[in-house]
Amino acid sequence: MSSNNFTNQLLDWFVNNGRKYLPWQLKKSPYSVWISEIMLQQTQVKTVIPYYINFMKRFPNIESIAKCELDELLSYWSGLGYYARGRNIYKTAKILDKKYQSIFPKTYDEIIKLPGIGRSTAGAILALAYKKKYSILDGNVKRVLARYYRIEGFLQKSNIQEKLWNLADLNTPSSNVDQYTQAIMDLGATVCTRSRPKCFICPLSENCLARFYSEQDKLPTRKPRTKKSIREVGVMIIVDNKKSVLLEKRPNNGIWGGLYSFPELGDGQTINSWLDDNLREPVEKITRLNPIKHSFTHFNLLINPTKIKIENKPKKYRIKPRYFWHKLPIDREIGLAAPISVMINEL
DNA sequence: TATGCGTGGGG
DNA sequence: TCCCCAAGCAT
Repeated sequence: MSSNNFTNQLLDWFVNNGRKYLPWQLKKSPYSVWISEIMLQQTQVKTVIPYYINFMKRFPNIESIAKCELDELLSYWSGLGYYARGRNIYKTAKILDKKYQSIFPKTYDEIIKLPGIGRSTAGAILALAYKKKYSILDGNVKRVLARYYRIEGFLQKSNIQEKLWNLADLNTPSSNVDQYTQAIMDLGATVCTRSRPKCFICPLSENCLARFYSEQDKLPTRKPRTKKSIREVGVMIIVDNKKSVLLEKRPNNGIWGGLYSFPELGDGQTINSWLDDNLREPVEKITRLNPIKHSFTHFNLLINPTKIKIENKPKKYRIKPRYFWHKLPIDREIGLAAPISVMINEL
């Protein structure tokens, strides 16, 4: 038998139940697989679809990214989150343009070196775009394997990871690897879901150990999370009489890296001291706005905005280089974090 | 190797 | 309202 039961049952199931008409499956190329795989990291299909369509309209190929400004690329990523992915796409496009004549490389060793591409994404590109026998191990696959083989222990532990990679390799076939790869992701996304899995329609249920022991809800084992901390930050929404707003470009590392936000008050800094240090313009009106709650994976953020109206904005050389004036409304020019985008639209 | 990095939706 | 987390990677 060239491939096992698990693999054949999944391939059979895929014929009638797999997803074959997602936007990135229609005109499949290494480029479309690359972009979609990056967008899909830690992000659900439903969320990605509109971003993918808009992105591909503006950036149909590697060259179009290599020629654009990072700010514009990040504007197409605004709201999608994990912005390092967008910055890494930009870096990778530059590398591909320079070293590979804008042709996506075909070997694992070359692909794995590209920024933002790890083992699983490299495997997905090789399997889906080139039909080469490489495995993936994303959240869906981990869940399916952990249940089928009843793997206990936290997924993030290295010995569990190794075990799962070995099982992934074991089941990945050399023929129809593209269909198999899509099939196991589809099964995880639509049948072997985190809560209330649909075991009654699952093609693998017969030999699934989690089902046998009724442990679907316990597997994969979740790590207890520590309570989220709350951070608080004061921001200033400074607008002049011609509807320009002052924005701060955030450094590339850290939260919202490379995006634009409102100027923040430092620790212990007051609005007046900030204005003295940075603006030195007469202020027309100061209004305290309602605080905004924003929740991240690791902490909750409380944004305390203050709106400051001024008559005329100072000349560019008089403000620090990280500050920029932007005409309102802002439409697809720069990257904005989700809550900042909401606040700007309300101005 | 443990943690930082977003956001929106489900329960 | 709150907690969980969804097609991971980089450091």
